[in-house]
Amino acid sequence: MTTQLGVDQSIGQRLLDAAIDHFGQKGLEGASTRAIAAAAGTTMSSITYHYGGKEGLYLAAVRHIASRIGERLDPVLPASRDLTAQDSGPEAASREVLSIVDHFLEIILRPESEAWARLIVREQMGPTVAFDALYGGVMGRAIEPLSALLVRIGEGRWDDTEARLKALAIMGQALVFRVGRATLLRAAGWTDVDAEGSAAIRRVVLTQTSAVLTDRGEGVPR
Amino acid sequence: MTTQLGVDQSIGQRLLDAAIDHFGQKGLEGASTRAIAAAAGTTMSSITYHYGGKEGLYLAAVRHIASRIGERLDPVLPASRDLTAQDSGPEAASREVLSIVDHFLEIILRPESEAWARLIVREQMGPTVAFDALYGGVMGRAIEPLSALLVRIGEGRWDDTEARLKALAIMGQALVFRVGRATLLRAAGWTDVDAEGSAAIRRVVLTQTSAVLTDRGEGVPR
DNA sequence: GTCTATACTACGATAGAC
DNA sequence: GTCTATCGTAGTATAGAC
Repeated sequence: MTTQLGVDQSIGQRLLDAAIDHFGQKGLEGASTRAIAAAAGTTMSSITYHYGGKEGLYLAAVRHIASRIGERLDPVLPASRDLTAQDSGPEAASREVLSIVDHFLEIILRPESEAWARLIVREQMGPTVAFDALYGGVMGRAIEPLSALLVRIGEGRWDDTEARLKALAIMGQALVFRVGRATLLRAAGWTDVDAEGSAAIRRVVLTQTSAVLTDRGEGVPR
Repeated sequence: MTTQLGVDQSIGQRLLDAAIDHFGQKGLEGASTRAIAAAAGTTMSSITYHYGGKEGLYLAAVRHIASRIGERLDPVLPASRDLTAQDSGPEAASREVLSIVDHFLEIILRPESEAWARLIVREQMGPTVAFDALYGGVMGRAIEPLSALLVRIGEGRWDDTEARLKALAIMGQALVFRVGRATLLRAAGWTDVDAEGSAAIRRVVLTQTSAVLTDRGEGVPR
């Protein structure tokens, strides 16, 4: 961080924005510091000054993303006290799960999420020092409360690990529409995901999530 | 391809294996031709000779992966004739969907899939010339029959696009356990996915898929 | 604080020896 | 066919001017 916390685009801030863009599109190795600096209207050496180098800038970019998503996600996540103290029934818990998934979808489907989605997925498959910030700020923040809600919904049918796996699978239903965007477009015959497309995706994911929550498990194979 | 199709590791073959490994771990830009050549026990210039350059080697690696997965997937996919001609009921179609998902999971969860999973996901988020080979060989090959089966299962409730979105969401439930591996390990508190873990994942995904298929949509929110 | 100039390393491509 | 040698480019880092 610079000592100057100017509201209007400081050089450090412009570098960060450009970094998210470039790292997201070309990855850590693919992006060039000169190109990032040029996009921010400055030169490469200011990256060294502000962030200590390419890796430092990358870490800062991931942390920035994590906190931004965290901000968006927080208002809809039940605080931890609600999960332990309050003992509302599985129906209320189900509604809460659907609300979380819905907001998660809303965040995921907006066009701006494309840049940072790439960063997150890359981090998933080859975790660097930045992964901790990402898990704590995004993935874990959603999975923990979801798992707790699922345990309540399951009413003893699912243990803690099983609930976490279920939470991940539910998130996967939503995430595939961002991570597998190229396949989505090809499979649906779309050129982009417009408002109508988003609504259709939202309908499908919420319907399937609802089905998963109300299922009593009679249809299990073998 | 070399003129010599030696069963035992030709240089072209060794280059291909090394390429899948390196490109998978560091991406197209991140991997270096010298390192790949060294791993294959040869020098950089043989890449030019055999594949015309770095891009050619990358394309060959992706195509190789696509055909290998296609081989594994093909036996369990219903041939297209079965989907149009035969008119078995939704129950048979449901069993077929579960079988496809199960085999898909089996492929996805095996440790060897880690290397090429990275390649595929990178291609998803920044499609290059190799994407066509990948969609035709892997993603499309699974989604098309799945969608057709879902249309039959839905019995008029879902149109073609909706069925494709549902197919993608179902695949997403499985894919998240490969793509989000780092989050999975962290959330479940595992150090790796052992046989027991795989079984638990398989149980969860198949149960949820089954729930989605049998759902009649009464629980839809709003 | 920010930029210019420069040092050094590694990349991919290619020409030519064997 | 495979390797060595070399070229041009682009990467990060750093010292120093302003």
